[in-house]
Amino acid sequence: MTIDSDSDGDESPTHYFDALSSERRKKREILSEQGIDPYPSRFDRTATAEELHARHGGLEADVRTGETVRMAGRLTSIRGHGRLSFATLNDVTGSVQLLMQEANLSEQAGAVLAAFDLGDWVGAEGEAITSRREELSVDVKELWLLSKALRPLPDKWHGLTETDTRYRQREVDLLANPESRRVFDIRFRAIAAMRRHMVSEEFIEVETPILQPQAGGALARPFFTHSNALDIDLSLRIAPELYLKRLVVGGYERVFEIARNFRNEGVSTRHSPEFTALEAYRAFGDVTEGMELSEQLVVKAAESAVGRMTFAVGERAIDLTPPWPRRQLLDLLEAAVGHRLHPTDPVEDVRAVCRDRGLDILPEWGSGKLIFELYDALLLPTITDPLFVCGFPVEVSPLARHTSSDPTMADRFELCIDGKEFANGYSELNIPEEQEERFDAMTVAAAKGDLEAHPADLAFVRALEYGLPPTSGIGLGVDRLIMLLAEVEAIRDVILFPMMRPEPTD
RNA sequence: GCGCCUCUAGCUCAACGGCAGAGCAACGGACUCUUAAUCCGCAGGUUCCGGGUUCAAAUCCCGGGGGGCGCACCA
Repeated sequence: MTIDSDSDGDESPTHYFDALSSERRKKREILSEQGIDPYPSRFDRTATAEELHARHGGLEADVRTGETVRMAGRLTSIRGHGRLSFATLNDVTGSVQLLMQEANLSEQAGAVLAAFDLGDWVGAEGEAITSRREELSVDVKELWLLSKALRPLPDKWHGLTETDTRYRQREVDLLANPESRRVFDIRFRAIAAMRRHMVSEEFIEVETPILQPQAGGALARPFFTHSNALDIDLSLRIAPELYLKRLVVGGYERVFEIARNFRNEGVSTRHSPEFTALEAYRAFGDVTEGMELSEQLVVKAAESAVGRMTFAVGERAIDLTPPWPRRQLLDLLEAAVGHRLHPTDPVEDVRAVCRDRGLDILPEWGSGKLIFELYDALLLPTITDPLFVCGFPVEVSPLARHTSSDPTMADRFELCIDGKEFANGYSELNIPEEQEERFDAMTVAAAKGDLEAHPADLAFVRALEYGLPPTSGIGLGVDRLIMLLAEVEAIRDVILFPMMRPEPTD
């Protein structure tokens, strides 16, 4: 019987059959014939690479520690010298060298060594020693195959570079490219740090629906799906905002969610249809607390994930050292266009400014929306270091409290870093009638064809009627923060499995 | 959605109208201190897919697909 005849993979679209894979199957078969299970059920290790280096780092050459260790990991390099072989074993904490002298190996270890391929998961037992080149190594006596890699690893020097494959087969990217591991380690540390900070500030982490009868909390086009049980169409959430505020109504004074949001919009290096936001709501605070919390979160994430405050993305240098300046949007815009604009200005006047700047505008937009567009086009791209832009038109802020002295402006900020919006926050609108009026205005816009108009959410208005305390709310773009901390330019580099077209089936 | 670029061995890349190649990985062999090990040997291809031009196409042209970048929308 040939080794490959028991494989059903020949015609599978994801299986390529070639000599490489065949050789690996053959080696697996040879071990089985020798009574060695190529897929043992478990392995008990006594040390990770990190622990071993912590215990025995910095020794001179040719030292024997007397400590026997059992280690496990993936084999990423083999350097054979006849009856002596070196190998590199990688585990989640790092790597350690295996030193395998034929004379020291058990019979089983010899058989396992003979059947090794790069990429195999192996277990090794032996004394921790240093080699003649001072490298901490395990002088192996016993070896186990823990799982066979039937497919060869990508080029050991160049790694996997094709971006398409890196995203589609992230597992291969992660095992082959240390840089990819570095980026995601930053992600996990940064998120953990932000979660710790939220908990230390006595926020409660909650989970709110992703499947919603009506997606709200942001101005965006949703994805749609269908419930067979209820026979209703549902939207995937575009923001958790409305549900989180309902929890504040319910008495949870500080809540947050690290929420996956879904927006059926363009894909670019800065936009993913599926992205992660941290949203937080704190009772009794206003927009000021939101700015403070945003600043603390970003700083904690940077400290904990990378331990510094300066970053270089492409040609741009960014300094996160707090405190960050706060500027009024209308002041910044006045400096940029030469005269003061306001949402109460005649719409023709603001349109003229937009046209002078070459902006594409829609006829149904009011002065407030046009002012926001000017900010987006003229101000945002020029901002590199963190800046809080404060005070946005109510027209583009349907869920924010209006400024006490000006009903057309909202107590809202955007945190801008590196030409992008990183966070958005405001004093929450908690007056039910006003919220209902804002929704009505949005309904009119939707009727005119605005696909991103915020739909009226009467369950939310009803919640407000039970009383939402004064509340400070923020939303922070987690993926963009990770891009900055990891100094990468593509959002898909910080998302483990970014949305992709299905693999071609040929 | 529009424009530009790209797709060749498992991986990284050459060849750019004239025999499809190298390095790594694999396979066979030598080697007890390597770490991109070294050395000798051997093997590996639907050049993304389909059509066209040509004596001859990986190469030029047309169409399709995947990916990247830029623009536009959004966070």
